[in-house]
Amino acid sequence: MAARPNSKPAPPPIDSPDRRRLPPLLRRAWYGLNQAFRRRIAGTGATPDQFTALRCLTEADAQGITQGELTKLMSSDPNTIASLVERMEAAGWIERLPHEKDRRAYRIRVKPDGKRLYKQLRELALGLQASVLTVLPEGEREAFLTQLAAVADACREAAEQSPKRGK
Amino acid sequence: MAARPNSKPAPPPIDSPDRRRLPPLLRRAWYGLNQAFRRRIAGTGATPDQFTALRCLTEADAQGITQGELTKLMSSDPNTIASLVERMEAAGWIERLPHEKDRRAYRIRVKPDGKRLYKQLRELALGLQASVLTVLPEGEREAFLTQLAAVADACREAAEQSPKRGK
DNA sequence: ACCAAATACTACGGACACGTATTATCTGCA
DNA sequence: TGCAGATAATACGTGTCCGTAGTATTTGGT
Repeated sequence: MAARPNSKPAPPPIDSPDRRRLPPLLRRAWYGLNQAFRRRIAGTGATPDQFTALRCLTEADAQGITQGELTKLMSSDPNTIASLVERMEAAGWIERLPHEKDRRAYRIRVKPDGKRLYKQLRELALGLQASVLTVLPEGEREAFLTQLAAVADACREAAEQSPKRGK
Repeated sequence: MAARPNSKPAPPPIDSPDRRRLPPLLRRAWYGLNQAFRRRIAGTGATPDQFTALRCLTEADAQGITQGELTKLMSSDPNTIASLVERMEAAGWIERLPHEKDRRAYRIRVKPDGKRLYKQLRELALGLQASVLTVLPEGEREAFLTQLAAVADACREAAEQSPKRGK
């Protein structure tokens, strides 16, 4: 608020602290959403990522997908998925069956307990998403989500352009 | 539902519900951005969160802020900040001085090495942010960031409405 | 049929998110 | 003044992110 009232251009504050910057906003939004959801589902024993995995598995082919496919669906990493799946298998929510075509891979299936859990979590997730999105006027939501999708793709692309092993 | 074989780099199927849901989009955007930045700064020895901390510290009062204040600025958690600060202090980028009014707290200051590092990281961060934002038409960027800020606030608010200890 | 390259997963390790619990200190209020 | 409650950090544990490296298996080119 200390703007010089008369003089004209405070030099384009491309990154001045009071300007809206993408990375801090994304950080705030993602961690806030995640935390809100984690707290709401704490009673179920599941974590937000475990819900995400259940959602991906449920919406995918009922035959069961591989860990690699789940990795892509979750925008995640093979290592992360390996331990996530291990815990979920131990909890009895999913099972890993040998893949009939590729002996390196598994087919991950959601077990009945996992399906019940998913239904329960999904209600909470939908409620949270709805309550968050109401801060945008109805008419702006679609456009906002479309823009966010474009930004998300650009972020992923930027990540892939700087691979870990110098390309 | 086999993909139509004519299409090109088949944009993720428009009918896929994922294009419209907030949580997966935020996840994709945040992790993608973070990963891209982590890879670009890997040579400096710093991590994205360490850059965020340096930015917050640099833009704040030069007297040095406390860990609690940094926690709020980073939308983070006291535990996380404690270990983050510990590593950064060990790296020689910051120092913790006793607080003159509150003997429980520290004042965190950025040391010269940290300032040099920050300048270097900031260039990379600005470049990345700019390249990501160019996927939105110039005229839409401000509105998008404003909406994202509203969503971020709503997410934080939702988190605070479900505190860990049942309120 | 053969072998190099790619792929699916695992093992290990550093860093971060965050919940619970504990210690030291500060604050408000009777 | 005295003390309950709030607050700044810390200690510890689980879950996740992701980089490097290694094993088993599949694939593609010859």
